[in-house]
Amino acid sequence: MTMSSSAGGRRKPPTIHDVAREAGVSRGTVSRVLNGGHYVSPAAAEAVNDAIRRTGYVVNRHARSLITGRSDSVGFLLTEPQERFFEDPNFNVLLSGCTQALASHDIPVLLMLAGTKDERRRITRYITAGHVDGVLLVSSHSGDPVAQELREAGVPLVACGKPIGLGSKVSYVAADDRDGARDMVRHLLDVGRRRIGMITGPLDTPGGVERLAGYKEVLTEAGIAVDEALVVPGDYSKASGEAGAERLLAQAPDLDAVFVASDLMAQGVLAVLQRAGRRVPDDIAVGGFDDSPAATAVTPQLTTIRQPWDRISTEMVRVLLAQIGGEDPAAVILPTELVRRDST
Amino acid sequence: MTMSSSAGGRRKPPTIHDVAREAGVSRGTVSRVLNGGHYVSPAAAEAVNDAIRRTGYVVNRHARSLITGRSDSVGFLLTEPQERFFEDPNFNVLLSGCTQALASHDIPVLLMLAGTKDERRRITRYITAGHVDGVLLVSSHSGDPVAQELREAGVPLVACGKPIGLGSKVSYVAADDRDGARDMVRHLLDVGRRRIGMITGPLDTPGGVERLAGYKEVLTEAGIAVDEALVVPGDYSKASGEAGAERLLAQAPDLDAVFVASDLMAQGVLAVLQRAGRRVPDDIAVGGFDDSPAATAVTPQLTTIRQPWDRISTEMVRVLLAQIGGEDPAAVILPTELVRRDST
DNA sequence: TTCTCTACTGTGAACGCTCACAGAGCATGA
DNA sequence: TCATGCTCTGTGAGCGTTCACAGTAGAGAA
Repeated sequence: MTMSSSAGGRRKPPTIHDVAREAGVSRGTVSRVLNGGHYVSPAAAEAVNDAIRRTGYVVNRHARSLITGRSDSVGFLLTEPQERFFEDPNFNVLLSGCTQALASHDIPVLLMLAGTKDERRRITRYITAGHVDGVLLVSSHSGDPVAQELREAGVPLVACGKPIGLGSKVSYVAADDRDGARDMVRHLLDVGRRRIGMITGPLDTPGGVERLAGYKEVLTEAGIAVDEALVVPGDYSKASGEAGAERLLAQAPDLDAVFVASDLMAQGVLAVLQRAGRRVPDDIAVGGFDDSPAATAVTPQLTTIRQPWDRISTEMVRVLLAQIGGEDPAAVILPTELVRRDST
Repeated sequence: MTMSSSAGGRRKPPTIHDVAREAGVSRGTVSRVLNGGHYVSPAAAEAVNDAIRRTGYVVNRHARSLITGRSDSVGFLLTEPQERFFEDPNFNVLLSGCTQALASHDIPVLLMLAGTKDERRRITRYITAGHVDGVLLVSSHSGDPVAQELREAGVPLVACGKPIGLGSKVSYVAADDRDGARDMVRHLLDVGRRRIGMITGPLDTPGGVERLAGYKEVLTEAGIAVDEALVVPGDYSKASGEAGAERLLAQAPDLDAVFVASDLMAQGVLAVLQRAGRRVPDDIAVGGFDDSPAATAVTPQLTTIRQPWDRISTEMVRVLLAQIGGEDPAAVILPTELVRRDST
């Protein structure tokens, strides 16, 4: 009766029927045990669980899905260009976090990379056909046609970071960008800096805008006029960090600190500063944002604003499951935290 | 009859029955059209395709899987510690490549991260229960208990890189490590270096061993005795590259080149050399391995050995699908290529 | 006692598809 | 003429679940 290995081929797995026979009960009872165990006598439940263990039974999700109409799986949709995915370890952190959070609910994750236009169409079709119950959406520029379509089709959707152009009926989980930026700039002031530059994130995204707003607010509150020559745009990529740093050095050689809107850009900034012979933090302090793995991979290690990735992942999953369960969309804003390391 | 959007809720999708009615044929005929179109008259096929388009029909994979016993999906199994996944962009390249290759066959990918022991058990169960048709296995230290179990359960399996301890009955796709190493060391000789050190990969993996072997072979062929003080072990991680470089500099200050068994380690090496005031490539040439995104993210950009990631992905998928289709396991070795950049 | 309510159990039907089979129509060859 | 083979089509069964429903048993109330 054991389902042991050794055999080369794959044998036919036991069904709910086998379990029922083995436990001396009916299919219905087994099914009830499988689905929460309500209205089942303790004796029956035990017999069933025993039988499940003995037979090595695992539910056939296809059969279940066929009748329930749910797939009990969700999609992880990444609408970023490949290069960004290859470069930025934040995606891995998020992907890993969400996968684990879902695993604890026994829900498999389908990975969907929306690159080409064809891909997008294929993926949209796949999702709207009901092959997943919901979607975790990750993209920095999230004014996304795919997202738009999914929302219209009524597919449960949770974005990472506040999406734009999707109205208010879409869930999202985000860190408190403005507050994080404020903390960082305040910290730079605290360590005695006064000529504080900023390399922003993409300003067509709420995150980018908020981080910039926090920067300006704190400076203004401190009685320091915002010097537009000290603010240069970036797009979170390492290359844009390098470009930004070069521009900053040219426009404001007397810079004594930079707040960089992502750790990845900060990595680029550090490289440029080193080439330019500016010591960090002695000559110029550098503050990042994200606390991505990149922050500690670099010397000096980055002082940065921690986005609580683990909580972001688990919240995304929680909100998505709630929404699949019929609840209304929700927005979750999580607090950030200043992590002081060697670059300030 | 259109399936158009606008409605907030999800309506019930059309079934094969609806398509059949719409096309004036039977379910069987529609099914035949869906599955390759053999034994279908051109007229019927056209009518069916028209009806599919009109109704917006998408096959219900659960129903199909229930009867075929296939899931028409595969798992991408990563048995690496999280930190490695976060640090090494090679995983992203591979993940992305495989996902796309599978997408072109209309096969979804389930992401499986085997972290904790519990996770491993859960995943093994999931897979052996037949919820995926096959598994793409990625791990550097692949003497893996999960892999072992899957192989014994007869699950189609393709590893990236030659796995150890799994006998010969498991498929794998790998780059020609030895040959790549030979090319690099020959190149270092060609540019006039004679004191060539090496930081190896993990020596409990075939890849690590082969790259070391290639290094030794070429030196010997060139009449240069292998100096064991010039060879230090690494594990592909950036940190181990830094440690290795420091050890090398201490043991052999007269070093004029290093062959580093991964780009990620090389990144660490470059940092150490820079701190030590050694100019690259003037004082010391650095050769990497992988041609990962890390290679060009660094200054000077790395001369490295390109692993053909795109071909590796597509071959892994091809071999897996073949094996799912009943063919025997196969080993594929792909050629590498020297990519000369600024570090040599 | 009898009736009601609750806790529990078993039984068909159905989910949407594929597969095996039977059979129709037509051409070919004996 | 009939048999044989081919292409094409429709039909019923069944994949492994869940769900609605019917039904049983026992406790408590009337």
